[in-house]
Amino acid sequence: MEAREAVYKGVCRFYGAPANLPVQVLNLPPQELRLSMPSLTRYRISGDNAAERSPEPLLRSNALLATGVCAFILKLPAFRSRSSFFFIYIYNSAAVKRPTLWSSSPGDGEAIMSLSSADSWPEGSAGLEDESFARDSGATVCLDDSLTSLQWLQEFSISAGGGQVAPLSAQNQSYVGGHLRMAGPDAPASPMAADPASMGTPHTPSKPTSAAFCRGLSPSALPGPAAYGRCPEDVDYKSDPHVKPPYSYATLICMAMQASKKSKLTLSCIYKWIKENFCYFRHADPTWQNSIRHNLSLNKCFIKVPRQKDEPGKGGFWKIDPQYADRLLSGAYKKHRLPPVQINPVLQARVKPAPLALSGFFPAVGGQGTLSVSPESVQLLQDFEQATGADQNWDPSLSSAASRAGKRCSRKRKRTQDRGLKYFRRCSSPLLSGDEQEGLGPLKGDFDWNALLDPALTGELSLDGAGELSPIGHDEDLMVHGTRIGRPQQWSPLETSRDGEENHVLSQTQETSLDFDEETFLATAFLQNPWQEEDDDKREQNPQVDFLCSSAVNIEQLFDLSDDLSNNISSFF
DNA sequence: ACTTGTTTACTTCATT
DNA sequence: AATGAAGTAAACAAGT
Repeated sequence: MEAREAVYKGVCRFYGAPANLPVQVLNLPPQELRLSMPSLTRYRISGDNAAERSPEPLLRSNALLATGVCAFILKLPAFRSRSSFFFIYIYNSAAVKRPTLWSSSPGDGEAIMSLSSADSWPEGSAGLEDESFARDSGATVCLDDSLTSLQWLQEFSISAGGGQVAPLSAQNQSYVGGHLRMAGPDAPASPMAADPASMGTPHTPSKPTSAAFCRGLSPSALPGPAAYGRCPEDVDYKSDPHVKPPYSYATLICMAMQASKKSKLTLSCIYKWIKENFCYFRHADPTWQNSIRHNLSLNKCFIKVPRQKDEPGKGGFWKIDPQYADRLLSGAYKKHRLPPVQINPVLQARVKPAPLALSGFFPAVGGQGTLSVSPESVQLLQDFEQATGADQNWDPSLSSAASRAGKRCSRKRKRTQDRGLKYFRRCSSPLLSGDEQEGLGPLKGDFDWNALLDPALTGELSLDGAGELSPIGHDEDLMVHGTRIGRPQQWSPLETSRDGEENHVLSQTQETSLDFDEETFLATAFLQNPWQEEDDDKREQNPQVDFLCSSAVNIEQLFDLSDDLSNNISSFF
């Protein structure tokens, strides 16, 4: 089955639309996509989460979207009380990715989206100046604005010449000076292949010694986007075993969780992700794992999710507590210190300071071989770092001061007390079941971090405070290469036969509670290709998770997940 | 035996 | 100097 059909069916299923609606598909060849819309206010570039979305449209007129990326447009016809609407999917030859653009406003009835080849667009036209977009004609990609967009953007590798789109595994990415580098055709296919320590240059980093790498700037003096990641000497953390990444353990954990796309991660998966993405930890003394565990236990931002009794495997799962995401977003925490960077003393002299530790994670705009990340994304992770550290001593009995003062207290006794406190805290998480969270207020309406922290767990979806759903789509016409494509006869119909059971995900009234962005995200979440989390033996026990990591979209599996999403949403309401 | 999780103690460094 | 954040080390318990 063609991927586009799978996408369409998945979308139909999600929206409760009959799958036999005459779908209209327009295939777009590999090309640069440039969007030109009279009204841009209703268009957004979607991140994988609401928090990544700017209140202002990130898309500028004539913005250059990508180079050599295939795309197709699906038009979902009107059904029931819905207007028709469009989805635009960007994809490569192997897998369909989530939509990156959509139209969502009735006020944009006149909106016309035109997609045209790069040849017809002069260099430096409007949009290129926008930090959300950058053109890159080499083997690397500068795309998009959102942190989480990296999850799907990293799947693309654009060749320099012919606009070929080659699948790029997540392993072809690496943090370069903290930048996510999109590897070119010659890049090693595996992180181990890029690992000097595994290529005959054995090196075991010394026990980390503190060395300032990114110090000297006040956190409040955050540079603008253009200043991020301007490390003169890029450090590829994925392949460089010498330099300890300039991220706190909490940040590393967060990154692993965020990258995984899973609602929760096991400890071993966190280890795995860190080792795969930061060479330093592949060779470092394993005591860092102790620190990870220490951080998970101590840091209030992380919640332990016990394994089900019938669930095989060792240990529980970990997730980020949205309560703290909420707090951090409200600006309750202030960061006092930048995470230090550990560096092998031998190489210390070679590595020059970066402006900020965080700047490593948020690359420079338009830099060669880096991805562009918006200031909003920068702020998000900064906020996270603030929150993960600033509140460790929430409970006075757990504060370091109290700890120091109480050194002579009985260890056993303290442990018992603290466990009780921790248990109470975790039970009061809004993530937990109704019984467990009794007495807790609802999440705030504008709490978008849920989507970021837990994109697959729809039960944690935020709702628009206003409860307003932007009517999606409408019947605006699309213009491609100057040709109006909105009329049915210009679309190639897809056979869509399967819709045996009613599977309405949301009733109409329920739908109105969901922001369209959330809705679209949910409808397309299954299209993503998240980082592989489960161990091999675990996958054998749960084969349905495999498709998430494979490049091919299996329609049956897709529907299964769609069902899961539906159930989650239904239970949420 | 090993992994996972919790806790305490301590050190280092930055900020106030 | 005091304080706090972050990291390191280690003891210990529980589970697989």
